This record gives sequence, structure tokens and C-alpha cells, in this order.
Amino acid sequence: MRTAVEDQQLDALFTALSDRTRRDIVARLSVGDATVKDLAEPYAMSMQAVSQHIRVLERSGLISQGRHRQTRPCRLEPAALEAALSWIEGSRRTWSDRIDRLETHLARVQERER
Amino acid sequence: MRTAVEDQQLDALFTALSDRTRRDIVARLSVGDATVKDLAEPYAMSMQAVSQHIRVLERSGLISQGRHRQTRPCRLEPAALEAALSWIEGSRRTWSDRIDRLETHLARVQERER
DNA sequence: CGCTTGATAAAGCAGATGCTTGAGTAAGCG
DNA sequence: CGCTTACTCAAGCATCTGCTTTATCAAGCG
Repeated sequence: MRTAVEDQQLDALFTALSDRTRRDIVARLSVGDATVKDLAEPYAMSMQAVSQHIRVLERSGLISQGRHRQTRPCRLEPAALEAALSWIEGSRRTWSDRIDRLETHLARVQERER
Repeated sequence: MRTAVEDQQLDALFTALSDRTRRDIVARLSVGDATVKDLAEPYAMSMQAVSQHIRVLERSGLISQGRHRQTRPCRLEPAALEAALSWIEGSRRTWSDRIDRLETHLARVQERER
């Protein structure tokens, strides 16, 4: 069964991943934690813009933010990544099962024809 | 190295998956091909709206559309799904490598302390 | 205390997105 | 031939997005 909560979670997750800058940030956080300033540094855009990207990523559950002195270090939350992964794998599994059944069916037909 | 083309592909892919109706359509096509009318049937929205969702999915490479009499049967293209999957797995791999290194490091420290 | 640093909040704006309705078009059916 | 079916195209519209700029705030530094 599918719940509205799960749907909204997946909406937020895939929306978060649909932007190049945000995928970039996720990739960089997979290497190690970083502050907002660190994350903003490579881009032409303002730190405020990056801060808003971080907000989107946080709402999706992909990252979390802590506090250390004046900085807000960001950390990847790999559990959210797993949720996206398992939705995709769900569709893939159904599809390959269907192919398997099709192949089995074709094999049987060919068997009968011999 | 990352190319602009790959980035745009991933943009289109994750944008396509960020909508509940479109994920629904992908899930239904993983079970078997369907026409636009078939796909539109369960929803309150117009067939035109569903047709536009299909356009988004097609541009992302997730599905393709053929022609048979008056109908335009839609088919899942699992290769696109793989592209999304492998991006996510890339980040996951980096992250777990990092955890492995951290654990190795901690083990060495503890070794030395004994 | 004032000044800088790292960050968020809020308002504004151009452009994208998700629908709608109305008008076509191409294929099959009488 | 007209009528229906399955669908696309196009315009319009409300809402969402991705930025910007200005303002604010809390922590540390002299």
C-alpha cells in the first residue's frame, strides 16, 4: 500500500535531486561534512542561494544541519538516499520479472514447436 | 569528469520522477505497455494533462511512445532508470568508503592504545 | 563596546510547472 | 461522406522555483 506521506517524501526527495547544484552538494557531502560557506565557495551564486538549496535538501531528509560556533555544518543522511534507491529498484524489479515471464513464455512456446 | 549533457539528463530524469502522477505512470508501465487513454483513466485530471506528463517522461528518456492504429502505446525504457540508479549509487559508494576508512582509522587507534 | 564572520529571514521577480479549456488532426466506423 | 475515438497543440492562469538584494541575528575578536 502507498501512503500520502511516502508520496510526499518521494516528491521532496526527487525534487531535491532534480537540481545540478543540489546533486553537487550531496556528492560533496558524501566525501565529508561541510559548512554552508564551504559549500557556497565554488559557485558564482550568493551564499543565500546556497543556503536555500540546503533548506530544500534538509526538508527532503537528504542532509541534516548541526551547530558549531558560528557555523552550521551539513551532514549527509544516507537513509534518505536509500528511500529513492528502493523506489527505483521496485519499478526495475517489476519490469525484469515481466521480462523473465515473457522469456519463460517464449521458451515454452518454442519448446512446444519442436 | 562530468558533462553538461549528463547533468541535463539527470535534471530531466529526477524532475520526471519528482511528480507522484509520473511515478505512478512509470510503475504502471513497468507492469506492461499502455495507451494514453488507459493511463489517464484512473485520474480526476483531463487526458491532456496526462498527455503532458507523458511528454515530460518521454523527454527524460524514461518512456517511449509508438503508434498503433489511433493509439500511442507507451513503453518503459529501463535504461534511463539505470542512469538515475547509478548516480545515487555513486554517492552512496563514496559515503560508505568514507565510513570504512573511518572505521579502519578507529580500529588502528584502538590497536595502538592497547 | 563596536566590527567582522557565518549564517538565516524576507521580499521581489523572471521563468518554469501543472493544470485547464478550446481547437485541431489522423484513424477507423457507419 | 459525416461521426466517433484517441490523441496532440496552443493559449491562459495560478502556483512554485531559483535566484537576487536588503535586513537581521548570534558568535567571536579587538
